[in-house]
Amino acid sequence: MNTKNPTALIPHNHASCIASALDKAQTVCQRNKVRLTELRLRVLELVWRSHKPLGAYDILAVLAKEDGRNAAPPTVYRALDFLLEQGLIHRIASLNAFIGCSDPECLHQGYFLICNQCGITLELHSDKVSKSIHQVACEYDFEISHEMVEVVGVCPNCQV
Amino acid sequence: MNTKNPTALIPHNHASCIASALDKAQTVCQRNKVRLTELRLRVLELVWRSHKPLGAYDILAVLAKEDGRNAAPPTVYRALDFLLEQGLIHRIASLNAFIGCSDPECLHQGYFLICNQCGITLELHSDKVSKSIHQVACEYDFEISHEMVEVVGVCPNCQV
DNA sequence: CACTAGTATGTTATATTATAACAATTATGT
DNA sequence: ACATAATTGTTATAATATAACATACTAGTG
Ligand SMILES: [Zn+2]
Ligand SMILES: [Zn+2]
Ligand SMILES: [Zn+2]
Ligand SMILES: [Zn+2]
Repeated sequence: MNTKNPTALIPHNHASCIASALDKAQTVCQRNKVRLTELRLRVLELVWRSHKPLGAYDILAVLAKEDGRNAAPPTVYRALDFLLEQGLIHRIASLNAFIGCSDPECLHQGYFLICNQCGITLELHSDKVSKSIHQVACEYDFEISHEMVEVVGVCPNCQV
Repeated sequence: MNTKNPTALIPHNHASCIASALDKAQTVCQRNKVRLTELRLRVLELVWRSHKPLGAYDILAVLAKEDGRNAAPPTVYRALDFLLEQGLIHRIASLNAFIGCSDPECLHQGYFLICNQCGITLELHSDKVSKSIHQVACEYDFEISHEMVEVVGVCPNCQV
């Protein structure tokens, strides 16, 4: 069992995760000629606070508490929509929550491993999963536009 | 491209889909020693009305309109929870909706192909998808408890 | 049968997630 | 400065889901 040790699962300098994510976001937005405003950057930063998916209303609460910014839901959802469009975050449908994309510079589908104990969520880029899904879709003559793969379980850190 | 033609995608006697589903449900509930009450059976029937996922509040509306049963949300959600537990339906997380399970007699994960034009949703049982997911989870030493695979696209009927 | 414990449903209220519609503000190019 | 488009603010509401407690039904026991 060739265990991989993704950053999210081991102690690490998370400040550099955040810094790197914000940096990549600047690059992506410049390339896409869209504006990464202060609000959008801040929301992205909040999403990146941990390797766990974060809900829109959690973001709203932090904005209120830490920024004194009494934003209404549309403010946050619009920022999230923007970040989703630019591929900077992914939405985890089964949790109604959002997580930073680990590789926003190339657009992709995210496959996720979600720990139901600690909440830490890994984003995978598995050719095998992708190929098997496309192959079966092809058998049914189905034209894929979007794939959602969310695998819930227990991460190595949380196993007894 | 060896196109499969699942029942849901071709004209068919849907009444027999429903009858068969309700019949299997009886079997499953007897085996599991749980009670398939009138309400639960009715909700299952409504979920099976089409091969498209159905929302809880849609069910509520039909119960009100056709059965004169002014049920409140908990009534429907409890029935749905029961049906989920018995493996008689699946929840489609990306749509907040429910669909009848095509093979409830053996417990399983459902993988879904969802047409974003007509809404028709196919349940797959693909060993390849399953194996690729389990393999990648194993690489990360992740213990899977539940997999969600929801593939959105255009079904053959809806392709131009 | 009467009693009881467990299961199921009814009912009211509320929590959580998300969007519509329109107003005000800010950035951008000329 | 001006016109335009993009962004954010604001208010209201839609859509999905659950908590908490009351009532009714079921199945077994004595
Ligand atoms: Zn980190
Ligand atoms: Zn990603
Ligand atoms: Zn049918
Ligand atoms: Zn199924």
